[in-house]
Amino acid sequence: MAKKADVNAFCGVAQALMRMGDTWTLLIVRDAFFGMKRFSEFEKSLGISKNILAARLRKLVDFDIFERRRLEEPGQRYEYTLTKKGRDLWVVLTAMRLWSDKWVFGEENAPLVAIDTATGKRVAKVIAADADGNPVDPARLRWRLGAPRANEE
Amino acid sequence: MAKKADVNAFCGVAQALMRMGDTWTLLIVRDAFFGMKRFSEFEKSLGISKNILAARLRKLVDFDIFERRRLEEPGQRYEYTLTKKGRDLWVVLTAMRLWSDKWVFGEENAPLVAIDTATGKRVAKVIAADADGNPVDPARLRWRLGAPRANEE
DNA sequence: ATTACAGGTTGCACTTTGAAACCTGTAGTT
DNA sequence: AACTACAGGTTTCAAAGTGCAACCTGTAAT
Repeated sequence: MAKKADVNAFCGVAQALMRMGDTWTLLIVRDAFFGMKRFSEFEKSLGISKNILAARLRKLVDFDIFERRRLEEPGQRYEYTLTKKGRDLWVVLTAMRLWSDKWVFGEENAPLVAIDTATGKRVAKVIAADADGNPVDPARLRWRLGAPRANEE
Repeated sequence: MAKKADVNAFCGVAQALMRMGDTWTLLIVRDAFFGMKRFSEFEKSLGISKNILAARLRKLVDFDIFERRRLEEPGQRYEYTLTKKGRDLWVVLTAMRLWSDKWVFGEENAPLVAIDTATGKRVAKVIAADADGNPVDPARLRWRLGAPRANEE
């Protein structure tokens, strides 16, 4: 029987889930994208227990997804902000949100819409692309183990 | 304090996480994308307990992400295959995988590469796009509550 | 009748989660 | 100086979830 650690060691999906595969972590990240920074903001928004929130934030900081910064305020106050690594989770959240829009709410009933301020169009889908930005059809893929090669760039 | 159910009710991310926000569910879906169909295949691949696997598969079938079909074989054998709804999770998994390639393994050390058989190029990124397929820059978004409107399509 | 196998269920120890109470540092108020 | 308020936690403990091992079931081959 394969050990869990082995399975995870070389799978990016598993690695991502080790960092955010629970009920709360990605919701905290989501709230950070909406501008929340403070322990009490996350606590209030999510209705999460303080001990759980503290543990999750600690892990997110350990994983360098959040940054913890002391504030120049009375008492010991901190703010938690997304790092570049954390902000790069935006597309994961968006993919999940659009999946739910389609399959849970139905497109007509999406509760939240992101709109491109430049064009006025909504974010409607998330697509896989090659390095040049050309869309790739998931139906015509093959898989290869190991690192990317130059001629595939 | 906001109740958890309230928070979840109108957030696509939360809805997605309710369906797959645990250690195992998305790994089962991942294995299905690699062609696994049988209880014993998932069990062996993941090193997951039978009771947990059975519970997760039941939930996935309830959510219409997997389909359970009896096979014409000795004993009671079944296969679990992804529905359209389940196959639509491909982009979520890909977004997670590429995030890990970049931030956990490093681009040079990605353990698995997906290659477009038509062009020979690898899947290098996942991008948000409007309905016409034009990429949207996450830095220039605004948010609106409620359903999409026609002029945003 | 016995064995083999897929696909489970059940029982029980162990771990994680969650609600509530409590603690700590700083500042403003009495 | 004592008291209060507030953010950001930690501690405690009961309840829920996880995971291993043992057992069960239907079918077919030996």
